[in-house]
Order: sequence, then C-alpha cells, then structure tokens
Amino acid sequence: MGAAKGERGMEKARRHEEKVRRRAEDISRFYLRAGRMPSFSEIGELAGLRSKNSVSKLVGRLEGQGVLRRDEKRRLIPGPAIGGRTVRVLGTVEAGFPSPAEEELSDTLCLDDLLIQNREATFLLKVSGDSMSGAGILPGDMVIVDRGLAPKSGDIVIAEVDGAWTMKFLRKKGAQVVLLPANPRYAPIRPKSELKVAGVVTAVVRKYR
Amino acid sequence: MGAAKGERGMEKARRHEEKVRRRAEDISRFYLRAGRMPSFSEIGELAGLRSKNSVSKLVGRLEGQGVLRRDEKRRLIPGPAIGGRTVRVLGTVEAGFPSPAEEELSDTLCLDDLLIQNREATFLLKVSGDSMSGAGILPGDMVIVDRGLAPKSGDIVIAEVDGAWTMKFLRKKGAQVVLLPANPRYAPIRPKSELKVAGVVTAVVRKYR
DNA sequence: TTCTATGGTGAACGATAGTTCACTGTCAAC
DNA sequence: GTTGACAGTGAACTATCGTTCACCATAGAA
Repeated sequence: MGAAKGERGMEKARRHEEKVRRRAEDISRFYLRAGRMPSFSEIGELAGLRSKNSVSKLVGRLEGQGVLRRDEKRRLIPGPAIGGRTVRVLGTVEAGFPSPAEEELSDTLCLDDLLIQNREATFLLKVSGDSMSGAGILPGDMVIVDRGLAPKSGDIVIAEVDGAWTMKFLRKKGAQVVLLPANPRYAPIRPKSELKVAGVVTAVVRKYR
Repeated sequence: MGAAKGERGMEKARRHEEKVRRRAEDISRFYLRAGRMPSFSEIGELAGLRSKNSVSKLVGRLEGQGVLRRDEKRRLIPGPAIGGRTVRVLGTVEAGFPSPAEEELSDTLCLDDLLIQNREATFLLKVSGDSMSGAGILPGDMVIVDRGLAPKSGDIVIAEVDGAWTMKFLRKKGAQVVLLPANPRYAPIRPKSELKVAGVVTAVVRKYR
C-alpha cells in the first residue's frame, strides 16, 4: 500500500484514529481515578484487547503521538495531555471561540502549576472587606498567598499592623513603608511600631458558579 | 516496654517520627516529579534503606497513617496528603495567619477541582478591555469558561453579538435579553438579530507574581 | 483475483516487583 | 546487667509485568 489512499481507506483510517483517541481517553480517565497508570493487562481490559501484544502496539502508537511517555526505567507515565489537570487555552475574549472547535492548535495549561510556585509556603485566604476592591479584589474572593517571597514595593501583601491583619498594597519610599488600600474610602496606613508582612499575594481567584 | 515512656524515649520517638515524615515527603516529591509512585527499591534509594523489607515496614507505617494507600490490586497509590496538588486553606484576611503555623487543623483543597467542573467543556480566555472592570474583571485576567452550562440571568457570559465577541452580564426579562457591561462607560447591548452564548464564566483568575 | 499492510490473538520468556523469613544491632526500660 | 521493641539487613521466593515470537483475519490496493 503506497502513500495515496482511496476514499474508503481514508474513511477507515479516520474511524480508527477515533478509536485510538477514545482509548487514550480511557487510559487518561483511569489515571485520574486510580492515581496511577494502568498496567498492560488493565489497558487491555479498558480497550477490549485480549492480547498484551495488542496493548503493546497500542502503547507504542500512543507513545509516538506523545500521549503516553516512559521514564528512564521504561515505565509508563502520563504524557502532557494525560493527567487531566489541564485546561485548553483559547485566545482573548474578543477573539472568542474558534468556530469549528479547533481545539488541537490551542495549547493547554495546568491551573495549579500556573498559580502556585512553592506549594509548601502557599496558603489560601478568603477575602472579607472591600478595601482592595479598586484593584479588582472583592469580598468573597480567594487570594493565594506565598509566605516565602520577599515583599517588594507594589506587591499586595498580607500584613499585621498594630495587632490586626490586613491586605494592602505595599509601597516603599526609601526607609518609609506605607500600606495603601485600593479604595478611596480607606486611608493609607503608616505603621507606627512594626510591620509584619506575613506573605505576598500572588494570585486572586473568584468563583461564580 | 509498656505504654509509659521515659523522657529520653519520648525524644527518640519524636526524632524518629520526624524521619518518617521526611521520607513521606520524599515519596510525595517523587510522585509529583515522576508522575507515578516509586517502586519499593526506589523508595529504598530515596530513604537510604538497602533492604526492601525495611521499605515494606516503612510503607506499612505510612499506610497506617493514611499517607500512602493501596488499591484493590495492592498497588501503591498516593494518599490524600500526597499527590500534592492541594493548598492549605486558612481563614479570612482579617483572621490572618494562625500564629504558631497551626497548619494541621486547616483543611486543604485542590485548585483544579475547585475551579473546574467539566474539564472537557472548559476553556481559558484572556480578558482584554475593561467593560467588566466594575465586576472585578480586569484586562489581563483569565476567565474560566464552561461551554456546557445553560446560561441563566445574572451569569457572566461569553457571547457573540452581531459578529463580535464580548463578555457581559446576561440579563433576561421575560423574552427580552440584554447584555450588561459592568462599566458605566459602556452601553448595554440589546442584540438585534441573534444572540449566541458560547459559554458561561465560572471563575476568574488573576496572577500578580 | 492476488498481494500486503495492519489490527489482533496466544503463548513463551526474562525481568522486576513486593512478600516473607531469619537474623543483627541498638537503645531505653526494668 | 538483662530484656524487649524496633529499625534495619540480606536472601529466598512467587506473582505479575512487559517484551517478543509466530500466527490469523480482514480489507483496501493492485
């Protein structure tokens, strides 16, 4: 069979491709549910293959597509597409959705990896009060706070001033340190005694539904 | 050796516990890096144990603590603490950080699971334009959009009106449908011909650092 | 029709994984 | 001292895993 394929051949190839894709999804789901990759026999069960050799061929193909990968010890590990905790990134709001649902050309990213650098030092706080509403941080939002970062001027920080905790912009002018709210109804804070910065806000998350 | 332990015994037990904890962390890191659980021999390398039996005992203990688990086939899978993609949740901004870093009593959640319901139908869009700045959605933010949800009045939606894509509040009054910006400098949109709602905004994410 | 690429079967085969057993060394309790 | 728990060693042993080989069946291309 040469390079050129007839019409019927194309149709068959397409259908087969679909089958492989579905099997890849099954494997992905398995990984997500079980927390580990399925063994070859388990993949066999998932895909309805009775021979481990068939599985071996399937895995080889999925490897070629980058769906599956192997580590140094040739053990199966999830490829970038699998492991599921990733979302497709489309363009901007203006661009809207690419009409024919051209997902493939869009890249994909993992929200966790995007939002969290050092997991050990990271915490979530729920926002109450509207002192930062001018910066788009509303009551009820969640802020992601990193205790490990060195606070710089311009950062939004969680700080303890005179016994109370607040979230404000940090502004440093020479040795002077000021905490600025993002709401004109609140006054800037010039800490008298000491200013304990507990962490830097690295991200904000708001959930609607 | 009965229940009561002497002072020196306590000290030793504490130190040993610390050791076990560190080993659990190593395993957790391995899982995160490699995408799979380490084998017993690999755990041995990680923990500095030369005998697989030692590893077996260690694993048994970690199982008891709920750090590790096994599935029906007795294969090692990550316990709830491992697998890492979870962040500790502390109280509110006002409450601030519990002073002595009392992490244990705070619960922990996974950002992905929080923000995404049906992964297949979910996309990320970058916001441009400030027509929703009144609702705390600023240019440069990322919105998480679910195509699968039925848009309800009050939702923020991504819609195509008269050929252009926008993000607005959806307001339904009877049969009438209006798209409301959250910025007084923009006018409400009453779609003439047709209104194609492509998805509902379920969350907003903004990254600072 | 014949040819051939390809998906699939089934069995035989190392290799490795995890279990189990007997044993050592150490340290706190007695 | 003696004793008892307990971390760790090392070596068998078995199950399972993934590879590999020969082979079948199908269906499009020639």
